[in-house]
Amino acid sequence: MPELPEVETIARGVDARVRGDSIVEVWFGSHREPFKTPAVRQARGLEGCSILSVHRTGKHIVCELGSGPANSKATAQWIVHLGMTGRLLVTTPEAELEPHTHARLALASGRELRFVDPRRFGRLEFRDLQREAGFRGPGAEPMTIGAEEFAALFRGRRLAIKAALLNQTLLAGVGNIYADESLFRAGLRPRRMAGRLARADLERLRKALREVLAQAIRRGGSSVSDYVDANGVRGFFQLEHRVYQRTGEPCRVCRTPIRRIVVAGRSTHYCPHCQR
DNA sequence: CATTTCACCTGGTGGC
DNA sequence: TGCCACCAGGTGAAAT
Repeated sequence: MPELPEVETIARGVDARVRGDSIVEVWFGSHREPFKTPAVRQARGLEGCSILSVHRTGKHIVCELGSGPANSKATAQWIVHLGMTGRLLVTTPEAELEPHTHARLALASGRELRFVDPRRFGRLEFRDLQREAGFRGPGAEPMTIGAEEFAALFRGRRLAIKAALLNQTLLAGVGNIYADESLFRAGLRPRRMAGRLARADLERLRKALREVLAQAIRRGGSSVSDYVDANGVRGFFQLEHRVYQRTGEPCRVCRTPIRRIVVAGRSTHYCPHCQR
C-alpha cells in the first residue's frame, strides 16, 4: 500500500505517540517471514530499549532506540518496511487483535505498537549499532535531491522512465501511484527511455515529483483501498489523483480518456494527449 | 552489468 | 450463492 507520503504520514503519527516510551515486552506471532533479522534475536534486542524517535527513509520506517534510560544516543534501530499491505498501529493492549498481526510491542506507557500485514510482503529488521552500520536508504531522497544529481541518475539508462522511477536504488520512496502522477504532471509518457530525456524534461519531472509528494503528505497520503495511518485515519490524496486508477475516465485537463498500459510489470496510467 | 519477468502472499471484485 | 480469473500501494531472485 504505502509509498513515500503514506510512510511519512505513518512515521510522523507513530513518532508523536511513542517517542520517549520504552519497550517492555515483545511478542512475535510467527517465526517465519517477515523477519529479516531472526525473531528471537530481534525480540531480545528490542526488549528494554527506549524509543528515541521514529522517522522515514525512502519507504522504510526507522525507530531509533536507546539502551539506557532516556539517553540521547541511539544504540540500535528497528526498521519496518510495510510491503504492500503492512500497517503499523498504536493501540491499547485490549484492542481487538486483527488477523495477520505479526508483532506486538508492549510499551511502558501501557500502549502497544502493532505490525499487521496480510500479504506478508513487509519486513522487520533489527540493527545493533555497536556492531553494524545505521540504516541508509537504498537510493536518493526524491524530496530533496538536486537537479544535477537527479539528471545523473538516468544518464545512459535504456529502460522506461516509469521503470527507472520505481527502481529504489535510484530514488527511494517512489511507487506506482506517484510514478504515474509525477509523469502526468511533467507531461511525459511512461515509456519514454530514461536516458534519452532532455535536461528540461528531467527538471520538470524532478519538480513534479517533489510537489506531488509534498501535496500528498499534506493530505495524509492516498487511501486506495484500506490504507490508514498510525491512528487508523484514512488519507485524502486519492481524490486528487489525475491518472492513477482512472482508466477510461476523462483527463482532468483535456477530457481525453485516460489509458492503461503495463510497464515494468505494473499497471500504468497516462493521458495520451497531455503526455508526450 | 543492465534490464525484464516472475514468484512471493492474501483478499476483494466482477463476470458467469 | 459459488467458482474463477484477475487485480492490488513492493521487491528481490532468476532469467535474458
